[in-house]
Amino acid sequence: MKIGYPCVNESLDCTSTSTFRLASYSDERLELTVRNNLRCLLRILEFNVAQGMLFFRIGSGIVPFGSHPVNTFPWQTHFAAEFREVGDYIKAHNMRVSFHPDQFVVLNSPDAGIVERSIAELVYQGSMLDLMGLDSTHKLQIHVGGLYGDRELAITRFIDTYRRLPAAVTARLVIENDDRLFSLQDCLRVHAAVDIPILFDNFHHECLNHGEPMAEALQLAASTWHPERDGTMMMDYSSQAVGERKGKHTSSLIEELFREFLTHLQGVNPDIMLEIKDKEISARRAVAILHELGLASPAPQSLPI
DNA sequence: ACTCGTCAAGCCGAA
DNA sequence: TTCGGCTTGACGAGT
Repeated sequence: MKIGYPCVNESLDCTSTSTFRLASYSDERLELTVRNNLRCLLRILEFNVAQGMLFFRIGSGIVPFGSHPVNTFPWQTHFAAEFREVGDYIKAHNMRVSFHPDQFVVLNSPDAGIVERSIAELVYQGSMLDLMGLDSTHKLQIHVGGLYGDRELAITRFIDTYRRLPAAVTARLVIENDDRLFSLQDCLRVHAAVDIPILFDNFHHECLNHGEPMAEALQLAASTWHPERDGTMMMDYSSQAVGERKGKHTSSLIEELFREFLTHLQGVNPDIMLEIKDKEISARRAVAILHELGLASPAPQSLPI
């Protein structure tokens, strides 16, 4: 099992998702920003390896306006060596990475323009994994999308659109159960139609479910991943922030709840993304717990600092 | 130098 | 009808 956290490292003095306003776009500025973002990404990965955190969600903003028509800079070829360097580092240290395209990627929208832009964004993010030389075990994670007042139609539209996606996207695309609209059961129906893996979110499942116990839900989600093609199951982990709005992530890892969650794995072997506000601080604590329980993968080269 | 409204993109649902 | 929230800040105009 690998532990990770999303997008932002709060310990380092750099960011891998630096961007700028569309109005101030220039090729020069794009070139500079991408260069700095990739350099920082490598630093974050090095930090993570030193702490035993081998899973990381790369922010969508590595290449600002990566799928926007304003950006005609040939960043794929211009930064081929830098992307390759990052990918080589990931492979050399047995790391796993993912992307989570933001809420504007809606494959089941009835608006053809939204679908078109969504696909372009998925192609952009998938192409970064290609440039890194990473295989289809590194994933692009999205939600099913909107309801539009008709769940059946919404699911059907997702399936129809999925079947039209380029192979470079479908090889890596996974769907995540969400906390309000599309449950694990809904995702399983999409999976049954097109064989897409389900990225399980324990907290969302607590917010929206059909009574499946956690252990059963984990088994169901795990069964949608083909080890050869997809690698081991990915999941997002969080818990409710005490005293806050329902669905709000906790600000730091609550160890008792995390340990309790681990008892439901029962043979399931997920890589776990901690969606917790304090990022690498909690991730480090989770790594220590896995080491203590003998669940960390691979065996630590050195104990966490 | 610092603040703070706003930033490419969508959707739901509470207020 | 507006607005907060969502995986996540930080750009940059105005002072």
